[in-house]
Amino acid sequence: MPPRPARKALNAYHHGDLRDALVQAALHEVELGGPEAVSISALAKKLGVSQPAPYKHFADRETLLTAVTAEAFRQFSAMMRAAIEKPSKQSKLSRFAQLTLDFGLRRNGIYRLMFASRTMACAPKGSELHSAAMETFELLVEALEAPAVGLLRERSALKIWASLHGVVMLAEQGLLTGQVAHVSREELVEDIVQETKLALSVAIEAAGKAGS
Amino acid sequence: MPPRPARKALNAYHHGDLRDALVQAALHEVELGGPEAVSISALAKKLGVSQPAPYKHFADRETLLTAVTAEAFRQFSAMMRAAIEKPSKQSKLSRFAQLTLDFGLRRNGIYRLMFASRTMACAPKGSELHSAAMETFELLVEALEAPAVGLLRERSALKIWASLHGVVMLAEQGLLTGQVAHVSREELVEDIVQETKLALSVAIEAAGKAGS
DNA sequence: AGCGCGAAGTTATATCATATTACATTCGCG
DNA sequence: CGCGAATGTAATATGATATAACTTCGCGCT
Repeated sequence: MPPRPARKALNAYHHGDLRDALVQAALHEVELGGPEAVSISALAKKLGVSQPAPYKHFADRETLLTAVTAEAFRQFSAMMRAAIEKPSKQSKLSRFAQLTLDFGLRRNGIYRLMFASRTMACAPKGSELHSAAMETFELLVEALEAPAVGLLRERSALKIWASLHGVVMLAEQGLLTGQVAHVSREELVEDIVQETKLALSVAIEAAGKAGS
Repeated sequence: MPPRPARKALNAYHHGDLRDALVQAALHEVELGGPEAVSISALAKKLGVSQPAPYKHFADRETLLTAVTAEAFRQFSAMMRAAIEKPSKQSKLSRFAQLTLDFGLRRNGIYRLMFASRTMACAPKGSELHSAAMETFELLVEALEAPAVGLLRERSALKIWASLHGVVMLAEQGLLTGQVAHVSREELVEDIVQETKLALSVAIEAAGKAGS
């Protein structure tokens, strides 16, 4: 999908690039209040167009959210890719995990749109959206820096992904608190990362022995 | 909160026990379509009362959902407690985890209401709802059957909880699939359980050595 | 026994969001 | 330059939440 030519505002009647403006404004709303916070009519009012104008660009609310989600994935992937490639003292995996945690908490509305929304849940398996999500998963697999190939590595990546996701979602729900003492989310994530790394190396060794 | 006396239907004018009927009907809707699927007016129609009647019992939609969530937690806790106490070949933890996974997928609407809804997110820390959630967490801690006390055990429980939650949520989003091959959710959960158990016993040993 | 208050309904209505239809304006291409 | 497609607008239908004002009925109190 090549980016549209971003026409300038032409006059009072035509907005100029309402479609893009809608996506950006919606993204902003999602950031503040999550996917539910997006209201077509509110966006129209904010952008100074009539209430039904957005429907010229998006068939319905859900279609708009789909576009917003795609944009969110672009931003997220770019950020993650940059973070992975930049050299650092930490392992790539640790950085990936911590950055995801940070993103998931700081920009929780966006995070939920990407990983816990009806929009994503309804995206069929070959869709642009689903592929975008799978690409970010591949980034995680890459960040694992594991010599193992195929199933073993993917399995570990899935475990980390699920755990990470769980930490973000539970934390946002205020449910990531025990009774005894405070456990920091960052520590928890780091713990999970290390545990999984260890388990993977053990599994690789075992597979090596069995294979030889 | 003692159970209401469950008055019988009295006549055509008064419903009899609209409050309870609303909670049950709403629970049913949540089961089918998640928290968003609950509509006050739809419930009223289904129960044969006027649209504003429910507002005599619940200030607003959110208050109704709160009551529904509380009921859901009661059912869930009872189920879990029974599952833990019943003797079995598997470890208590495994059973807890697998049963949670099963519940989370089969009755995903209810699961989301309990662990991933605005209703829960807004429940303040000392509220009935938050306490109910913490009680189920305590069941998990109990299921760990760990000799360790306090922080160490709780930490492990949190890790498992988060991971489990992540698996359920991702699976429901259709995002728990790698590219290489199919990894069953049950295996993934069992893996996480075993990993965390192992990590805990290692940590306990380390703590023991350091302490002596 | 019956009176009267409060709980639990009702109808009517305000507000707001999605979405569609029919109509108006303007861009840009031939 | 003129016509069609794209992009607006106004008007309206539908359906949800929520409130206000009124009605009905159970039940406790004298």
